[in-house]
Parts: sequence; structure tokens; C-alpha cells
Amino acid sequence: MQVNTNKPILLVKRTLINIAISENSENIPNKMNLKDLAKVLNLSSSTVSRALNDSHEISIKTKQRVQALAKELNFEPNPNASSLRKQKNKTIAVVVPDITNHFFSKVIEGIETIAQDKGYHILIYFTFESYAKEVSILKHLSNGRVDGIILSLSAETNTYEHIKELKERKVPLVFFDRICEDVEAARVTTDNQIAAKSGTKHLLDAGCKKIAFLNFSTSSVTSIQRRQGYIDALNQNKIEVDNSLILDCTTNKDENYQLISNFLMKRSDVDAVFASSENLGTTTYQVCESLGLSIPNKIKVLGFSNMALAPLLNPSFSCITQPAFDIGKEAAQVLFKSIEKPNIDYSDTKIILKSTLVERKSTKQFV
Amino acid sequence: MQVNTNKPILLVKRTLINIAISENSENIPNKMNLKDLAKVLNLSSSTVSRALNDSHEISIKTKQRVQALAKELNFEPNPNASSLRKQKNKTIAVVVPDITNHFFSKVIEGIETIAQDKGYHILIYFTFESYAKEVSILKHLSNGRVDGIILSLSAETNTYEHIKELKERKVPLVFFDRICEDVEAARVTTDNQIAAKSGTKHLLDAGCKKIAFLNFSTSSVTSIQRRQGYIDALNQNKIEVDNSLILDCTTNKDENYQLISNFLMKRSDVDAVFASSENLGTTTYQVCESLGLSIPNKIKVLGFSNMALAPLLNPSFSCITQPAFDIGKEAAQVLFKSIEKPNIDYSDTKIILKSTLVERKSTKQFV
DNA sequence: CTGTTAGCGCCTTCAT
DNA sequence: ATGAAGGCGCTAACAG
Repeated sequence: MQVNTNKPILLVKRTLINIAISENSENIPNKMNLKDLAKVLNLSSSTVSRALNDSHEISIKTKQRVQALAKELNFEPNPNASSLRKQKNKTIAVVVPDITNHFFSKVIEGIETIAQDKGYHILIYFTFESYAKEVSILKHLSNGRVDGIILSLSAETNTYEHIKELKERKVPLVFFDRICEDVEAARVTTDNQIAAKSGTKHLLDAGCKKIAFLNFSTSSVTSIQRRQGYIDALNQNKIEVDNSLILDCTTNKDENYQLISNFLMKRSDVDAVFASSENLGTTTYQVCESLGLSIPNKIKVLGFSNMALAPLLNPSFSCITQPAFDIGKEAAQVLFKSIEKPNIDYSDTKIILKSTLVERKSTKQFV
Repeated sequence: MQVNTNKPILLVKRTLINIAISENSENIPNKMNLKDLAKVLNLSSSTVSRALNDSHEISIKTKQRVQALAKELNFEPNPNASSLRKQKNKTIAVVVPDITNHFFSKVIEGIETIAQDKGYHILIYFTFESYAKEVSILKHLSNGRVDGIILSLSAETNTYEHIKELKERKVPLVFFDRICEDVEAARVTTDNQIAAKSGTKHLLDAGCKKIAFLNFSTSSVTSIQRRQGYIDALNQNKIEVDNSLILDCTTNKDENYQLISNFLMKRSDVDAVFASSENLGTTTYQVCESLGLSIPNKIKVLGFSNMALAPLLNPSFSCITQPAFDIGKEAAQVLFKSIEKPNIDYSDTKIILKSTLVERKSTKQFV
């Protein structure tokens, strides 16, 4: 038998493998399983399984043999079989409204950072701000596809039966940002009301008299809290709240463009806009462009936004930035804890992180 | 037997279910399986399975009975069991360098749109521009966790064994943007070279003489093509290429900040910067801010970027925008085709989409 | 049209 | 320290 002197052992092993595999897997050498490995090593599949899972009841020598061959052949145990057997699959779902919003991308990045550390996989779902999509997505997650769910509600969502269903089935659940107060589950959020109040104050301090508030949702707690912060600031400055300055927007960008455009055309007295979401901020800018309302001079715009670039580009653009990356990390940590310690109840966990007001050249944190 | 007159049938069924379940599932009524359903309906589990999968060999009446009860009880078949049996799991992986780059978020949104349509699930992975992470992630995907992979290479990647391994195991694979020419697989990309040439020309037309080029990677085809486009434009204008104007950056933002900062301090002759990635564009802005180089006047910056807001905020900021959403859609469509028609080889598919130069008030497409 | 049977690949008692 | 056997929940082949 001629053998390449560089890697004789490898060659012999490969030969054995090919024999082993052709016996039971119809000559498909790209599919390999525990049994194949076991055959080559002259061990039972249970021993191989234990060795790969680093069980203490396997001799170190055997473990090394098994692990060495597995590594050499790039063997990966079939995750479906493993998950089925263990009723755990080291996979979580992240359900978010959309991802054009930079905030959500960063949160996801935070989640992924922790997940990679802990060897978890992430299934990602977008509701595109639609309640119906949210329901349908969560329904598909109710039966063991994932070990847990991190969720930020769609702007449309105002009933929570679909979420209670998940709780009934004991699926671990963590809310972030667009949280739900009606369901007992861990929450990670930010100081929306305080931040919105400070933001509004920032505009008042700059001399603005007629500050419009753009509401991204009438049902989302997040939007409601921000609206309340806006009202708080006005109250504190003894300014009467003018409801006609509060504009309820939709989840559709084109519709919002029309709404905001019509609004600003009618209301030439408005000298500032507080956009309660990044998308609304962007749309406001576009409207101002097309209406020829020069932003720094005629009108000031402030919004919740996570685009680091924005304040660098225009002196008038201040934004409230949430610690998105940390939100993701916190949410993931709570979720993994509640997955790994199912006997402990984490559903009263509430983590509130602080937002930051980013101006052109300075940064200050809210108190 | 006292029965709530509102929902008598439902109640009876629930009772049956509880009996059925308590017999074999240890009183865990939140876990339900085909067998439980079958028992309640007095059918075999295979019939129920077929009914749920809408098989033509089941009577319409039975189908309706089964589907009605399944819906009522929110029954979802266990995906692991199903995937294990079918050796298909209606799940794909999307592997991207990072997601702070708006481009990648939009691509993912495009992919998700198609995936939702077709009932596929998306596992998402970030390499954070690290070759080692890319290798490790792809290794975990080699054994049936997913039906296919959509991949954009990390900036560090310059060897492709880990990808060839996937091809050997017949995992359907589609590259986008950061594609790989050394592996036979479908590719979706954009006209990088032409776009970079037009962008550079744009700067030359604006009177710039010393245009620096920031390279985001020395190995990525994308970066190489953009660099070549930059050189093409200079050549066409009979300007000699000055290699000292080409700055190789890294995957680390802080390092890049230092590199660019040092560079611009030394080279006061530079009057424009062409950033070959969104991150580099952002960093350049930050450097200019801190060095007091007013962007519109002393220096012009142009870059590949997908932030819609940018050109609205600063007249000097033009950017080359790739059709990210469509790239995602195209990539997903090719992948699903190659999953669903495994006998057809799609590996020579190459789709090239066009980029757009976005200036403050006008938009033009490259020819 | 429906039921019976036999795995998919892994892990986990139980036995040795 | 290792092996044998059974089953996680579903589906497909084979019967009827």
C-alpha cells in the first residue's frame, strides 16, 4: 500500500471512513454522523457522543482520540437530532419592528455579541411594524423552535393575547424598548420620559416657542412615555399643552411624509419639531428640504436617533441616543439566565438604561 | 355533565385533550404533539400529519377537522423533529461582517422580505470583520443546521478553505457584495469599479486635485475593485496615481481614526477623501471635525454609504449608494431557487446591480 | 383514504 | 469506562 509519507495516519483514517460511510450512507461522504465516527474508532456511538460532550465518565485517552478525529474530519453533530433529543436547541429568536432604524441594528449587535460568547444561535424576525406579522411570527415560535425570545413590539400592537400564549407555554421572554406592561416578563428599556423632557427643554432653552411633537404610535408605551416627557417639560415651563401640535403618525413612510408636509405647511408658526423616532426624524428632514424650510434657521429638529454621524453634519441636529448596544447585551444576558435557570423567575426584572443627548460638539447624560 | 353553553364543543375537546395528554405527557398541557392531537381526533398520527401538511390523499372533511382543532389549540409541529425527518429545515443563515453599516441592515431586510414570503427562517451571524470568527461560524453551519447560506466575506478573509469545505458538503451558498472569486457559487454584487470611477470623477469635476483613497481591506474584491475605479478615473484624466495618497485602513475604528488623523495632519495638500466604506466615511468626518478641517470648504468627502439622511444634512456630502434592499432580495431568491431545485446548478449565477450617486438635491444612476 | 411501521441522528438511562 | 437499547416527534414507505 502506497502511502503519502506526510500524512500516513490521516490517509489510513480517511480510507476507513470511506469504507464505513459507504456501507451505510450510500456513498455520500459529505454527510457524516456519530455512528460513522464510532465505527471508524471502534467505539459505540454512545461513547463517542459522551466524548464529544466532554463527559467525565470517559477516559481522557478516548476523549482525545475521538475529539482529534472529529476535528480532523470537521464533524459537527446534527443539530436537529440533538435538539430533538435534548428539547433545547441553543437558539433564540429576536423579533423587532424593523432594522432600517439604526437603534435596532445596534441592539441586535449587542445580542449577538453575548450569543456568540455563550454559543447560542439567533433567529431574526422583522414585524415591519405590523401587528398581524407579529402574531404570525410568534405563533411559529411557540413550539420549541427556540429556547427563548427577545421582543420589541410593533407600533401597531395594542392587544397582547399572542404574547400571553407564549407565557402559558413557558417560553422565556424578554422585552426591550417597545415593552409591554400587561405581560409578566423581563424588560430592558430606557428613561424615555426623562430623556424626552430634557430634549424638549433643550429646544425651549434654544428659544423655541411652538414645538411640534411627532408621535410614532398611539399604543406603544415608548411613544406614550416620550409624549409624556414632552408634556412634562412644557408644564414645567408653564406652557400650556397645545394638542394641535401633537401629530399622530403612522407606520408608513410615505403617509408620514404627507402628514408632516401638510402639517408644516399649515402651521407656519411651528419653530421646532420633536420626532419621537428615528424614522420620523429623517422624514422631517426630507420634508423641510422640499418645503425649503432651512433647518438651522427657521426650524429646529430634535429626535430619538442612533446615527452617530448626524450631529456631525449639521449644527442644528441634536439627537437623543439610546445605549442600544448595551440594551442588547442586557436583554441577552437576562434571557440566557432565565433559559439556563428555568427554576428561577426573572419576569419581574426591569432594567432601565440612560439615554444621552448628543449635540454637535458636546455630549451630556441625563440625570 | 355541566357544560358552558357558549362553547360546548371546545370544552369537550379540551377535556379529551387533557385526558389524552395526561396519559402520556406527564401533565404538561403546554406541550402538545401530533400523537396527542391524533388521539383526540381518533385518527392515526400519520393521518394528522398528512392533514396538516395538506396532503392530497386525505379527505377534505378530515383535513378540516384536523386543521380546525390544530388552529384552535394553537398546535405547531415540533420543528426539530420535522427537520430531522425531512433533512430540511426551512432555515437559512445570513453571515455578514457587521450591521452598524447601514448597507448590511438593508440587505438583511431584503432577505427577510423574501424569506417571510416563502416561509423560511433566518439565522443571523456577524463576523465582526474577523476571519477567525467567519471560519468558526461557517464550521457550525456545515452539518444541516441550515438549508443554505448567504454570505458576505469579512475584510480580513483572504483564504477560502473554510468555504470550499461548505461546497464539498453541498451546502447551497450565495455571496453578496464581499464576494469570493475563488469558489464556485452564486454572486450578487454591484458595479463597484464603475461607481468608484464616477465618484472620483465627481470629485475631480469639483476641482479637487489631491484625492486620498481610503481602502477598507487589501484582500476584499469589493475594496480592490473600488480602488481600481479610483485609479481608472485618475488615469482617464491623465493624472498620475500617487500611491502615497492611498491609505490602507484596518477593521478597527479607533485605529482608523488614528491612521486618518495622522494622515490628514501630514498631508495638508489633500483636498478630498474618497472613503471606500461607510465606516471609513464616518470616521473621516469625525477626524475632520476634530482637526477643524471644515468639510465643505477645505476638504471634500465622498464615500460608499447607505445612510439616506447624510446628503440631506450637508451639501458637501455626496455618497455612492448601493441598492441594498434589492441585493438582499436577489440573493435570497437565488438561494431559495438553488435549495428548492437541488438538481440545477446555480453556481455560475452572477447578478450585478447598479449603484447610485446621491448628491444633495439630485440623484443620478451610473451607466 | 387511512393505519402500521420504521427510521431521521442524537443523547441518556440502564446494564455491565 | 464503555455498550445496548429506547425514544425525542415527525414523516414517508408500504399496506390495506
